[in-house]
Amino acid sequence: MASSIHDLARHLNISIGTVSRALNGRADVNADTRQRVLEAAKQLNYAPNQSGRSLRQGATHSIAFMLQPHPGDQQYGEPFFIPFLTGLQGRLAESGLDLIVVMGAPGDYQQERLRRVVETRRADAVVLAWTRREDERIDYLTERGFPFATLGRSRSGGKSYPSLDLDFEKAGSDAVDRLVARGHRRIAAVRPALNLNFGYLFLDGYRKALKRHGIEVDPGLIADGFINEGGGYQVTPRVMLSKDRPTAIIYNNDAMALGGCKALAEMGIRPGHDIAVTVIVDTPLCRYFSPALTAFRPALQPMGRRLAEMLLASLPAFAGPEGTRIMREVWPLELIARESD
Amino acid sequence: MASSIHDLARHLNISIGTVSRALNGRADVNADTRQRVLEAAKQLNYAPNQSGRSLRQGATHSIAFMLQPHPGDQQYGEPFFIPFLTGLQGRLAESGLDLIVVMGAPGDYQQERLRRVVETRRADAVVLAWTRREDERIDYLTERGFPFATLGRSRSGGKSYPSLDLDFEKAGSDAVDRLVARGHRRIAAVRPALNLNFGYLFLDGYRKALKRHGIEVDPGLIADGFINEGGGYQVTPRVMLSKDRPTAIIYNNDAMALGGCKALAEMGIRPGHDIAVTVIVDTPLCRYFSPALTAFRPALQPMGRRLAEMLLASLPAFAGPEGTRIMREVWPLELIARESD
DNA sequence: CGTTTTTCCGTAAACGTTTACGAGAACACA
DNA sequence: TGTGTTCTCGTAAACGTTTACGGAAAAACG
Repeated sequence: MASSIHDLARHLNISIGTVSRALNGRADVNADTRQRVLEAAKQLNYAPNQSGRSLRQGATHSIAFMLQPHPGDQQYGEPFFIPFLTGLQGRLAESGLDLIVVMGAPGDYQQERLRRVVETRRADAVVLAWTRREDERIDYLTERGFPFATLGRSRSGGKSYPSLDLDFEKAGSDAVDRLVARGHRRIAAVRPALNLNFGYLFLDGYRKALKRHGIEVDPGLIADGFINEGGGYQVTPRVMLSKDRPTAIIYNNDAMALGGCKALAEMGIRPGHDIAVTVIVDTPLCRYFSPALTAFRPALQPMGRRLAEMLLASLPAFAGPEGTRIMREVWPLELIARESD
Repeated sequence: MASSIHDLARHLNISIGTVSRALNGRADVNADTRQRVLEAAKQLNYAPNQSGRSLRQGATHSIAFMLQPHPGDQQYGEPFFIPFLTGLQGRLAESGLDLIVVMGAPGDYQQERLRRVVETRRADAVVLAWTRREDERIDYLTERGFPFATLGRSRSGGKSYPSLDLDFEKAGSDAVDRLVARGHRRIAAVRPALNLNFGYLFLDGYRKALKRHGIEVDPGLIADGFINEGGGYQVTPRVMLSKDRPTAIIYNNDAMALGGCKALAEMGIRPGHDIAVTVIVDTPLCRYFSPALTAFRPALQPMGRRLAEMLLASLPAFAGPEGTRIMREVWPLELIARESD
């Protein structure tokens, strides 16, 4: 059905080798011949079969991003990633690479799907997100020597891969600084219960800042919950019922903050009036919520671009100068002051 | 590096043909041999090279979904699609197919990327969304005989492909009915300016319902704008400054509604008090906005599952009974009454 | 025991590319 | 004219699978 390089060769009365060389811009082909080949290719709208290409070259020319909805709130999903993916894909396309997003079922852990992608060689490299503190996937990939990059840090795998993360520690610290400056001293922290790495970073920043201000860290004001609305809803009363009620809460996730605000509302506590609410990692929901939530915003699209660059630099086929191989960057979050604190 | 079927064969001292047959569950292989092969495969963690497989079989075992962020609001993206994709991927996985999401740059039209996917045979079929009234992509695919299914209807391509759509006409009509029942007679409609098909369906329903209620359709109350916040913001004053000001607005898109509400706020008009606002196609943003927006909600995840089934039925390799080949379904939208009307 | 059937497996071709190798022709140079 | 160089192209192997075909051995049957 679809035209192959043989059709093209037959049509032009030359060998498939020459056709291939002409198409791939190799030097040892006559200018006229190349011209004729290019025209014929356009005319028969020939495009090289990707499977054949990959098989021969041992490279798929595509990068996989593993995407997986959180369990729980089905309606919500991951608006967070779209701008990131846009940046990622933009940069990859410039180097002739396709981005394929591999969807997983919500909830089931990515390990199996990742193995499939890697072992069936569906992609030349993968990009991981939601890195955990100890991350099985990272161990697997490093052990297997498969190229990858991560959005987020991890303790796993040493420093052998490019990674780009947000400065959750500084955000946690800044959030506390701001609240203290506004007179708060009882400040709660709510973070996801999975051992997602950013939860730890956030809490570190939170703790250090409190200490810096001479405020004792009260374990009763720290809570972990499911990383979705339900989690925030469930866990918020726990910190609010602490014997000395907090006057501020920092949520380490937008969905948890929204669920938390629902719980607060049911307790008759109004964010922005009776309590200060700050959320780390802004999403459009924070902006539109009422009251609009003060939040820390990442530059997702540039981050996507940058991580693509870092990944490319780590791939032999695209590698730049030796020194630029492995990179790790931590990007700031920008405070967007709104109404909730 | 990665183990091939040859390694496996050598390791077991049998031929690669037998290994392949054992792995693929063919009948003509001894039970013991199969067992040994399976074990060895697990042990050497062998997985068939996807490129080799595809090349030989002429099938990639993967379905592509073309995803493309809208231009404009970078922070927003497409939370709409995630639940849909979850359903789609779930059903496809059950038939051993992978879902790959092919990202495009925001703004640039999908046609080129689609050609790439099709002509390089990266997928066995594609799923299209954001169908337009006349859709170049659909023409291309039908002409080329490439299997596909669409989320949304179109005038293009006849009835030769499976499609699943939401009943925007009924939603538009229901929205009007509800507003009329609540005493409104000056009802505006705002929809996207691109010739996205659902915009037409919505407007049809809107017009018919008005006529049914004996209300004249006022062109001054109908406006098209960019399908993002900016579009809603820009276009809302136009209908509000109509000589006989509307008392209700129906937005055909959530982002446009949010932008519209911003414009209304700047004019000192409060949704839910001074004007009724309804939006067609609910998203989480509608729920969290203040006032919470009355909206029509789709069952995205089941729709994803269903469209996968319809697509599978249209693929020769998976086809069920002859009669079930081509299907077209229109699903209802559920009214979620909130505070804005 | 001879014949037929069944079971199981090896051989080799094919899918569509890319690329190392070599060879003929044209050219340059002395 | 002889020799070396440069251009250009064809040949064929290789990538990792699947599968049609045939054949040897085993089983079934008379």
